[in-house]
Amino acid sequence: MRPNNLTIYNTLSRNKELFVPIHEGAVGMYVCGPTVYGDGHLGHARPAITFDIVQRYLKHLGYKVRYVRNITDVGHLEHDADDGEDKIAKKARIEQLEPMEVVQYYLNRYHKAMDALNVLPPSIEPHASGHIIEQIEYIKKILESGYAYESDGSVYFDVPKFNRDYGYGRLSGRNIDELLATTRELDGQNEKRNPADFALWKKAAPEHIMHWPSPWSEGFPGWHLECSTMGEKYLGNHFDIHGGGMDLKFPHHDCEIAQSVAHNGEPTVKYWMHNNMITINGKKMGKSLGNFITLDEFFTGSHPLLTQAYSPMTIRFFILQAHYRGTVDFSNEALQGAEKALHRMLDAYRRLRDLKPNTDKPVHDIAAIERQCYEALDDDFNTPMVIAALFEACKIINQINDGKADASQADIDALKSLMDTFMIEILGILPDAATGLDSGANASVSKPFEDAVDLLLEIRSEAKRNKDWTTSDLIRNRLSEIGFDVKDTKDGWEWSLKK
RNA sequence: GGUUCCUUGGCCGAGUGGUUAGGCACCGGUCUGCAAAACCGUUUACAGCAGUUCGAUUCUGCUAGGAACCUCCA
Repeated sequence: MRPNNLTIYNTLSRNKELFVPIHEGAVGMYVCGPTVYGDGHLGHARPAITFDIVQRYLKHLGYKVRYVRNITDVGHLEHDADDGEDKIAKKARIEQLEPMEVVQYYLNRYHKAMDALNVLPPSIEPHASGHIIEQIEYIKKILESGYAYESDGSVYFDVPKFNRDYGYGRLSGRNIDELLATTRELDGQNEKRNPADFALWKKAAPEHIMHWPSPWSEGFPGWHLECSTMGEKYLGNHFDIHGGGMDLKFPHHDCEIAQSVAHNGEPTVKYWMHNNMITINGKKMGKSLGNFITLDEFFTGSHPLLTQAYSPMTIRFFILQAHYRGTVDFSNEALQGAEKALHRMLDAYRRLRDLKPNTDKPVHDIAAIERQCYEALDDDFNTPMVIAALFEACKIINQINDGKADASQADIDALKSLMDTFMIEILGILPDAATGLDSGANASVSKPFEDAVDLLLEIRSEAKRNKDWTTSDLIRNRLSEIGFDVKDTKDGWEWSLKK
């Protein structure tokens, strides 16, 4: 195991903190997953990839990681927590499907997109609807501790009381004292004592199609509750990392903190991590604004705003080229830049395979590049700096390949190890996947076909030796039409499938 | 209105109180039958104003512009 120098920016303290796991050698991480009522868009790829890097790096460092990412399939209301409609139920009603049919359909598609992006699956992917009993028990305990109250079959969290005792809104830096003081006039038939109170359990309206029995009513759990409940169930009442998008800080994560403190008497999470948003024309890409582009649309290029298709690896590379806490603005220009950059790196990686040493003594300081990579990752997962460092390695690879730099076997081995570790294992950039547009699956060519292409190019070389440019160009042009990129090298050729 | 944050060269995007980020694009060169790739080199920066400092893109304040959250959102 490497010496631990990893620092993580903790939203709670607004500082980078040295990462010290609660249990030596093991890390518990919970990340808010998608509400599965529509296709995943570019914004959904951000947290998935961000915490994929976290998971991969922690594992690389030698930690045993339990990564829980939930599926929200109930309780997520639209517009307003009081009278909104459940998102899943609404979709089910519109499409005349069982709610769980909607969930399964979009979940399958989500998983497929994640596979294409080479996002490793979490250790556990719990569904909110599969943990109703646990959520009911959780509510009972909060009621016992006095931080919740029942009102006409629903149960609400008592925010003013909690705020007095523990402080509410610390994560988002919100001072709700004023809010609580200035908004109390709205009485009438509102079930809530205070507008800031949030639902733990909601009594289902008669037309509501998703509901479960509980001590209070036939109903369903509140959105914030599932994460507290499932996080605690699978990771214990103290765990290391809780992640999610910045837009979830308030109210979702502040509510989670309130719930777990009311439930256990102390906070559950040690490090809160939040990824920033992806913007489009400077505005957040999101469902409510309707300005999103789905991942499938990126992969196929089927969206009016896209001038071409972008492979899943291009999307992954694009996201990793920015730090996770900064916004990333989508544009075709930026994506095309990322695509070119990715291919530059993958071309170098491919050349690495056939590099030959010409000296016995090491000439390149690859260890220095490796150090840069570790320092970058240790500095709150600075993937853009890792990529920059890897491009230094690519430059060396190309120089050796061109015969413009010497290299020993030790140099070449170090380069291989560097690229395998950081590009493939930690950044999750797959060399083969970038060539195929259809999916992230292995798009390489089988050996007999490879040999056949090589044979053609051997004939072309012969033609070139005879200065038979007609034949030479014919072969190259035809191969190009079929879908191969052919490049001449110093003493041979290299080819690849066209993007 | 409240809370938090951002503004880097043609584009994307790191980072730092004084030293080259990186990628894309552009230009010049090398290589090459041609093409592509690769390599070498050059050019374009830190929103504006004021302050702290020997020195600020980096710290402080103000101004302008923009964003996120405060309702569901990754």
